[in-house]
Amino acid sequence: MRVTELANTMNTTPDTVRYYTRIGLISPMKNPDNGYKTYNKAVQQRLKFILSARQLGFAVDEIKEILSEADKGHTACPLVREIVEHRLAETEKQFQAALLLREKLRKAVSDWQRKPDKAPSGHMICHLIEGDVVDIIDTAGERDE
Amino acid sequence: MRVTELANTMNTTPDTVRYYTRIGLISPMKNPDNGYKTYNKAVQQRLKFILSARQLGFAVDEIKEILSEADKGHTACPLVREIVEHRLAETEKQFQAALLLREKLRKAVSDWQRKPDKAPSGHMICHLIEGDVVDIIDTAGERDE
DNA sequence: ACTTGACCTGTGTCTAGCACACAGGTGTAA
DNA sequence: TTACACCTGTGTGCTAGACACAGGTCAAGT
Repeated sequence: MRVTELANTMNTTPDTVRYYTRIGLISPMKNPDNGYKTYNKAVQQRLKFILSARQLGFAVDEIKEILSEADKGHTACPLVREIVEHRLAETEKQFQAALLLREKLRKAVSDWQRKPDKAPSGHMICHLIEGDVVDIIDTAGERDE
Repeated sequence: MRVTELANTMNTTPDTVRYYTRIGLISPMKNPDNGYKTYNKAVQQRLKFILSARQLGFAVDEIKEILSEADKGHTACPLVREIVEHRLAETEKQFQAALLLREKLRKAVSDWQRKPDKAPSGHMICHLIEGDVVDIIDTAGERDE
């Protein structure tokens, strides 16, 4: 099995497979005839794991750690549990950040609705932003630091 | 005013100021004595705009466009309105993605609560993920493509 | 055997938005 | 003058692949 075939089978891209190969997450053999990389069943299983973990938002480095642990014969489950908790916390942060930003943007849109456009005036580039973006930013829930 | 002082005044980091300088968003003069970059009031105003726009989630490239427009003497407001609408749509996507991922992770945590850890078994790296992550991923709302 | 042409390959480079490392310069006090 | 803290610009690193590209492969056609 070569990159493209593997990628199609696993519903990903050849570039992704090549990338994981490049950083050593999966290790195909080399066909001595043409130098092409050959992926076997075991590698396919490994790739499946990697893709599933990515779906859960795991970082590639985290996956690398998990695989390294498993390769030593240790159970990787505690590590996986730890990471998933951490991911959940991170995702919660992103979620809140997106929520806050959405508020800011909505407020900007509605505040600017009735304001005219102006040419840049030497000390102002766009009065929409410089006029009261501070208000928008400060009013929209704020959670800096 | 030199980088660090400007950065402190504007509540950002010297590295950020240097970065914006490097990519040409702001253009300080060069002190011929020591080669240090010198930032004046106009640059400071410009940086303020940039930072405000970044707060609203504008990409640096978008900001570059806006500034380029303003530098030509044109009003940048229509462009700003357009970008803010686009940003809002993007943020909405991220918001939904974070929401979905949060669901997946929560489901994983609760499903795994009563499952034991296992050693890797040759064809399985971590049964928590390979066991039924597909279920988790497929059940959690799904919105691919 | 040869050629065409479609497809496939590995490698190198690019992306965003800074953060960090580093060698050397500056400036103030002693 | 020396010491030393702090500051400077430049170069590189980071994620997770996407994209470009020169060249290789392989089946069909001649």
